[in-house]
Amino acid sequence: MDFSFHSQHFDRVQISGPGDSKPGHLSQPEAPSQFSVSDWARWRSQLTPMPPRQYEDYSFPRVADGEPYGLGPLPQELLGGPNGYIDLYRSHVTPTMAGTPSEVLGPQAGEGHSDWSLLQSSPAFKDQSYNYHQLEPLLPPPDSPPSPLSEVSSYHSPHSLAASSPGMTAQTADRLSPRSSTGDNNQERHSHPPYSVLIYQALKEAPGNKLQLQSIYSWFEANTDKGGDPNAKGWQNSIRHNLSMNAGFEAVKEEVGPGKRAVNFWRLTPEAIRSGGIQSTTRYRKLQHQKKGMNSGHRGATRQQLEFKGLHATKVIKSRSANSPHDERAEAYHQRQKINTNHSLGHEQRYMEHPIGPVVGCSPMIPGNNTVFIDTMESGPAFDVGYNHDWYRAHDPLEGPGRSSA
DNA sequence: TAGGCTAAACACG
DNA sequence: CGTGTTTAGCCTA
Repeated sequence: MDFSFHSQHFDRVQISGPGDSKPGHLSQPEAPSQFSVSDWARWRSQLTPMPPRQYEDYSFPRVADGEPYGLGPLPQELLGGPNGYIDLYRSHVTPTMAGTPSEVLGPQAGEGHSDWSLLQSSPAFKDQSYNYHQLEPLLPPPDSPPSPLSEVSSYHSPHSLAASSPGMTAQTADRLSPRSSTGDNNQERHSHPPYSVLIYQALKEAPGNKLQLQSIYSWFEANTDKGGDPNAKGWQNSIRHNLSMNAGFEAVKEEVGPGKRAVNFWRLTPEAIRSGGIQSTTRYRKLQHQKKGMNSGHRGATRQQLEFKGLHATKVIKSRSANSPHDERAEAYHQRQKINTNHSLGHEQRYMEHPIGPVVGCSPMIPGNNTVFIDTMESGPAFDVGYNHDWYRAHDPLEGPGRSSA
């Protein structure tokens, strides 16, 4: 399996690699103390292209000057030692990051978002029991958290934070609230960060930068105005949608115990971590456009396609987990980041799926074909973390043919 | 037009 | 049923 091949321990190399920037670099341009919608937009637009390579010797390019949510690179401490995520477990990094400088995880210091520290102590990390059963002590209350929900009430909602935190403006608070299906005045509507960012934040705060879906839900319930109405499931659907479609997130399968069955986690891709941000989730549309042109152009096909939509998806997963370690999702992600690189490509049949075609300027994301459940347990962390690394270094994303086929 | 959100169909375990 | 994938429609900036 190329797995092994790809598993050059990404974490080792990159995450904790020597060249990595140190936490101390967080001195980037300060973000505006207040985030305005436009800032957000700017931030977003700046997320893009940044060749991974540069990240290495470049002190982290801040996602944007106005990086509001502290989406900056994670501190080395959090990433762990050579073993990356694994070490993380051992280092008992709790979600609350006991003692973790908020500047690191949260918004950069000085940005006035000190409130994030509060957010970080989300009770949503029930996975902990899973992943970190080995570490313990400092671990957050293992599933114990009496349902995050219960605490939510007393939890600091973005708004309450705003109220109690000088640094956080109401607007900022709103941003943390993905528009509640209900009350969405204009303000709220456009000021909250997109789901992808919230998810990013949730994962970023989580030990190992990974969480189970349920925990992500919990995080949202605790840190956003979601979950208010138990009946509303739309936001969960949205979360899943974002997880699946955004290249900054990847699914990993982890065996929590000898005989136990693997648990799926969603975590930030190394790239997302390094780049300190996530890309737009909607990028996949671009592909669609392209697809339209290059493909059989029938976009409207619904039912028929659906049929194979599912099949395809599953298939991909399987094949992926089987032979295509690293997803194209990541691939696409990289594309975004390094849009102009030469695609050396050369290997891979696995990538033969993306249409990507012209990565024209934008990020032709490959819709789908992303998720690979990496088995962190078996192949070892190095594995999953690693292949991505090699992968994107080895070849450039662009190449992929894309799943246009269909 | 791009990005974001939501709904929904579908597959799989 | 929960989860993950994908498509599509609508909305906002």
